Amino acid sequence: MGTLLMLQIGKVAKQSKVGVETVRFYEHKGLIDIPRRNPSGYRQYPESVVKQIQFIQHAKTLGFSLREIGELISLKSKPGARCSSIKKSAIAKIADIQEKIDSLERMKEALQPLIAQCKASDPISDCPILGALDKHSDET
Amino acid sequence: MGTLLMLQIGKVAKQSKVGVETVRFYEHKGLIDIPRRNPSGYRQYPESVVKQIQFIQHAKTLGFSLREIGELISLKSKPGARCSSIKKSAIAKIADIQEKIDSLERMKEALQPLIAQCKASDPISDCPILGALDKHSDET
DNA sequence: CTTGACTCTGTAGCGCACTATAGGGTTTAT
DNA sequence: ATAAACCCTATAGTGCGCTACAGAGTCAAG
Repeated sequence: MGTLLMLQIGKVAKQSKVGVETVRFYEHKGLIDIPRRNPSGYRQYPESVVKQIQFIQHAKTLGFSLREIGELISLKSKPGARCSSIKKSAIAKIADIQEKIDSLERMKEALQPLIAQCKASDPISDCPILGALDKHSDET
Repeated sequence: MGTLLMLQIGKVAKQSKVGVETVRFYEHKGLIDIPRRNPSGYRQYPESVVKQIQFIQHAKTLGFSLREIGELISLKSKPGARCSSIKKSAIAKIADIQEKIDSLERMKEALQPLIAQCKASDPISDCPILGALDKHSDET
């Protein structure tokens, strides 16, 4: 255990594939452990911080915000915690994602028939897309 | 034609269901006509501005950003323009929307099996959701 | 003549997730 | 000794679409 290998922020950034500012930013946001400093004030990271940053990146690809990732992390390290709290977040996140999908689908469905109606060579005054935008589009 | 009825910004805001600051904000962004001013500097709007604001709101519900709405408006008033330019924007917007939907679907698909695997009463150290976040999730 | 409701300008703040800049200090190689 | 490559802090800027001031002027009613 206890490797003494300490990384400077540049190496951490490179290994985690993020910028150095991002590492400092995550520290500021409380998403990674606060590192020790060497005598001249340089951050000295254990290798484990790379995994912490990758955790953040993975969670982001699943749609979690940094705020939510912070919550996941604190749940993670709460002693004796059960999965239920994490599961709850995940279920809420799915609902969240679904809501966004639904909203985007509605936009798509509204736009598609207008495109179908629109003949490219028509003068713009007859454009069904602009027409729909000008009128109340209370009907689907 | 030419009604002399002029509206102050408060009336315009109320009729358009937006805040007065939003009206000024849209003016600043070049999305509505710049109104005349009365001798004391108050904005005097023709009724048509309400339709302009509603155009903006409708375009927003279809997913267009204010920047894009600005483009639609300038296309709209370009003399002799054809529908093709508008149609092009609309098609690009659909592609845009579809991309967002796909990305959200991928998130959902990644999250769902993890939730299914997760037993709420398990200790958090065995949580498949956190496990997936810790590992490289290069597989689907 | 004062009160209240309206209007004006200009600037700053919000939340998000960084990104960049200014103005320094440190370490390593030559 | 000096230059390159790294590190530090603190602050400001990005884009989005507003929203909220501060501090002032205007207008109609009572």
